[in-house]
Amino acid sequence: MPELPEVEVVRAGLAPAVTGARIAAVDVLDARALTRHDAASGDFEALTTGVTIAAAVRRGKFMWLPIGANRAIVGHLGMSGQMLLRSPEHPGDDRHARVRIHLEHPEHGELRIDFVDQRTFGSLAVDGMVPTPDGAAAGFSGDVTGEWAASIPTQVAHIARDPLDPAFDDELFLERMSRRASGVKRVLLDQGVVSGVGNIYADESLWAVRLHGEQPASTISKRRARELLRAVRDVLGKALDEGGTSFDAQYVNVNGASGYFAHSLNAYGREGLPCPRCGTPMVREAFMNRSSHRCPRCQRLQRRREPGRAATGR
DNA sequence: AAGAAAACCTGGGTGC
DNA sequence: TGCACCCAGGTTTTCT
Repeated sequence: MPELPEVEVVRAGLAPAVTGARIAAVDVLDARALTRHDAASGDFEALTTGVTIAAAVRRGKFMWLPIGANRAIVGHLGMSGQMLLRSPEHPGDDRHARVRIHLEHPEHGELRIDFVDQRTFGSLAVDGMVPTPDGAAAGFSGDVTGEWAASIPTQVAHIARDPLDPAFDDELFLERMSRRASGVKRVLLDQGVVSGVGNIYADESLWAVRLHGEQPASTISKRRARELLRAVRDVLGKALDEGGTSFDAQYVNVNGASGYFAHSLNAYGREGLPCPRCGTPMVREAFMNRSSHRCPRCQRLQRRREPGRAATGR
């Protein structure tokens, strides 16, 4: 279940191998991996073969490799996608290998990236790029930069910046929170408000600040919303430091090693286990076709409206 | 127009 | 052993 930290681990692992590399050949083994690719713009293999990759960039859970003037290969791991960096000789007999990208790197020689994806929610696509509205870098690309930096693939343009992005607008986030009547967890999962947060880290962040996921976002005071944002950053940053979360080896980083943050989860997947804060057994509740985990004691629905906030919000 | 629900997809696990 | 069913969940699309 790759969320921001897991995707960043993949991006960082890929970066040295792809930066400056030329795509020698591309094998599309399963066209379902290209569902986000607009065939009208041309054939995926034809558009990518022969180009040179400038960098590996990420915003939230989206990743892209700038190629040429205003183009990029956009990738999303979905739920089970992996980008496996391999030598050209690797058998590559994975059951779920979808796309193979053969690279020629000026220093590292021949390499291969296998896009492997069991559940096929992930995808690759060639997409055009447009300038970012604020002119700031579109995403995180390590210490690599270039003229492509302030451009964003069109299919990622509607995605909000992620909370670890230096150009993330805290006030805009708080403003949007205050206007949404939906439960705060829904808002956290809305990639148009803040990107990179998925089901696991949403539960972790809410636990950290003792908020019930169904608490209407508009009823949360600005102060608490700030605390929540801080918690989100903390949870994502910590996971990043520890290399990402992995439970069933769905997520494997570019070197094939599983993430290992699962042991430090406080809420997610802990149904029936004691809350690390108060000892009350944690509960699991149905939510948007998935599950929410919370402490029934620490994270209660606050019925009273916060003082100083008008009934219409704002 | 916000917000909810459906659809996409496969493998592992469970109950009978 | 086999089979039906449920579950995991990010994003887009569709419907209200």
